[in-house]
Amino acid sequence: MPKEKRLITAALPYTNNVPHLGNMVGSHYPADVFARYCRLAGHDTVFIGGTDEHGTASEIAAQQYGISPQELCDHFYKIHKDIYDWFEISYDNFSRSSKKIHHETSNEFLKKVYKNGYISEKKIRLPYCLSCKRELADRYIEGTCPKCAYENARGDQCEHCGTLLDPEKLIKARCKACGSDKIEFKEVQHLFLDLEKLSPKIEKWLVKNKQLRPQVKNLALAWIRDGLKPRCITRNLKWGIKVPIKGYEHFLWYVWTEAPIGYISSTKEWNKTKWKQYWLNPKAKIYYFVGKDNIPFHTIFFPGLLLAHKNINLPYNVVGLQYLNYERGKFSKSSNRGVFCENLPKADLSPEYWRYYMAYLIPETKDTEFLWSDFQDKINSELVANLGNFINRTITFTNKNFGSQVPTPKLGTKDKKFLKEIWKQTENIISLYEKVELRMAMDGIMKLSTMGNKYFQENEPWKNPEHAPTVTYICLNLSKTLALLVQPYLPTSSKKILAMLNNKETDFKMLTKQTIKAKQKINTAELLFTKIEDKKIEELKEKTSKITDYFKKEEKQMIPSKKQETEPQIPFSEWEKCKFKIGTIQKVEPHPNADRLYVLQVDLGTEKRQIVAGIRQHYKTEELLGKQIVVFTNLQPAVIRGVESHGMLLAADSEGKSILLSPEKPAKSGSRIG
RNA sequence: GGCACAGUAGUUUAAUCUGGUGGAAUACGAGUCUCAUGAGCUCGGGGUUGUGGGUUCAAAUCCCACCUGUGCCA
Repeated sequence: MPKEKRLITAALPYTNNVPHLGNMVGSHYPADVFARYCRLAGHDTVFIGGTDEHGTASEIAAQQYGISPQELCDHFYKIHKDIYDWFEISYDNFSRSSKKIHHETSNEFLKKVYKNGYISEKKIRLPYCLSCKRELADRYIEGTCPKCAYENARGDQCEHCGTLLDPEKLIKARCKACGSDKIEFKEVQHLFLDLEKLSPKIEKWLVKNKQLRPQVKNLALAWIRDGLKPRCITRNLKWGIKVPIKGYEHFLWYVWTEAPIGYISSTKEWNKTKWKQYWLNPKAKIYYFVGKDNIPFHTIFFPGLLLAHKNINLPYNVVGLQYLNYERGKFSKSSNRGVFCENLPKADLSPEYWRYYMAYLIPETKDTEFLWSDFQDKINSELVANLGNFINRTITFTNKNFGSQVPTPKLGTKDKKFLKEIWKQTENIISLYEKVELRMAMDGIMKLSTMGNKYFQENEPWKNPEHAPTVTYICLNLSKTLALLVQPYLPTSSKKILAMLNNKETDFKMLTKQTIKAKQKINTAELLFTKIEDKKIEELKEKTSKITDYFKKEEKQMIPSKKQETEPQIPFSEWEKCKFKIGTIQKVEPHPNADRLYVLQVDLGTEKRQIVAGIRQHYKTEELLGKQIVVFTNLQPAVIRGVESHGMLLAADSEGKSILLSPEKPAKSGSRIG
């Protein structure tokens, strides 16, 4: 295979969160496996990453906790970097978008795009918080939903009734950051990337690109088909990169405009001159490993920018990965559901085990499932019992029967045939690596290990002293082949195997050569992996499901009094006014205009009430009929999507599900609660 | 609300583009070996491919509708 220049990138994580296993398996880890493979296969490889730090989310979080955005990002950068190092993600450079080099690169890049005529001006109306003195993104303005009267509707969408909103239509709009209702809508002139003009070029590239998986390509083409519109690329914020274009100096680049340019800046930071060999040489191949939420940005928006710039390589492949679920649900920081990487080093289990299991969890075709029981099974009955066992039995056998000296083989027909089978399987694995089918490649490696176990078993070297030297010799060489092949996944174990074999190879060229030579000394066998007991699983679960709430800690330390302001307390006299009663559900009907709502008829003893409730996703009609519930009876009546609601039923919001409050024993309808 | 993706043995998954006997791993059952970490090897049972229609000699695969889950909507 000819040597190629390959640049590999993993999605740039945003620095307002601690990564969990889903983030690892959805970009950094597969990118790392592929990068390690490319290096071993002799390609001229660079693996690039970094943090994406600018934008409203960082700015507002920092403001709330009374620190500067820079301090906030410094804090999270370190956490991210430490985690990737612990997992042995072999980044050649892991940069930050807040660095000078990125600011310079981005401006240089975007100025060229401007010069090329792909950036236009347009006036838009935007909400502006007079108290924070900044424009508010749709997500950072809240108010009462004009459709369902939900009080905490976001500017872009009401979470309660699902309606898409225009921030100007919100009733009693307020700034999410400071809570102020001093909001003004202003007409402001902004810069727009002319995606409409770029659309045919993007489409041409998409259609021509043969590497993209169908899922990725379909999604991107659907966007093109729906028609691309100019996209606003400037923001009136403080934390980010200043726009160097005349008349717009008071603006920053929208974070999504400059963030992907971070791939280029990080490469530049890695090497001031060599970066050009990857970004400007059209023969170089650039791979992007990104989660499904990032696919449109890497297949539409970023390629659009690159096309507008004209001189820089387009993606060779965008490896779009789906999501990892946790025990049949989503990862959830607030409900302690998930494997959060922050505490993994403390949990005292080598990253090799995690890397092994992750190899099966890479969500290449669909969302995959993290299950603790599955984790334990895969480690114990595959990694330990198959691969670990083959290496161990081979080396132990050599230690005991040949005094740790590689015996001299006499290859018979069957042995030669077996060597051919190994070669065939090896080729197979390499072609899977090339296609970035990383789960299948791992599967192929395990099959090769099974072939080794089978060969050892069938030839019974412990019974046949004549054939034993040949079998041992072949198995030792197969151990080396396996060590090299598995190295992208299990770098540390691979090196351990090679050390036991007294071999220092680092190149796939030697994969199938019998480089473990007769009469050479090898070292004593050492266990590579041990089984994971139930107790250990419990311990891991406990340690990795929790996460330090940095924000909370900082909040307490820096601004102890603010909490009370954000959660206002009400006097007893107000509480006293609220009336709650036991009600019995007599009739359940779906809401005519809303998928998530029911219209309930509830018996309150002395009267019957119609109540609209947003629990259709969580309860079936038959589950509700006859059920006793708690009703807040003197809430102001409201018309919710055209249906009147007199009161509210009480439900707990638990892990994203609504759970109705119900009396512990049957109670008379209308019973007062207090 | 629109668009896109997904739903397959107990479990985790492959095959879907290009229709042609639905593979694997694990778990389970039986047998066998003893070099190896109660590991290995052999054999076996286990599937109305989310639901309902359509096209076809033939559908997991193509088309339509619905249900469920997920992502995106600048």
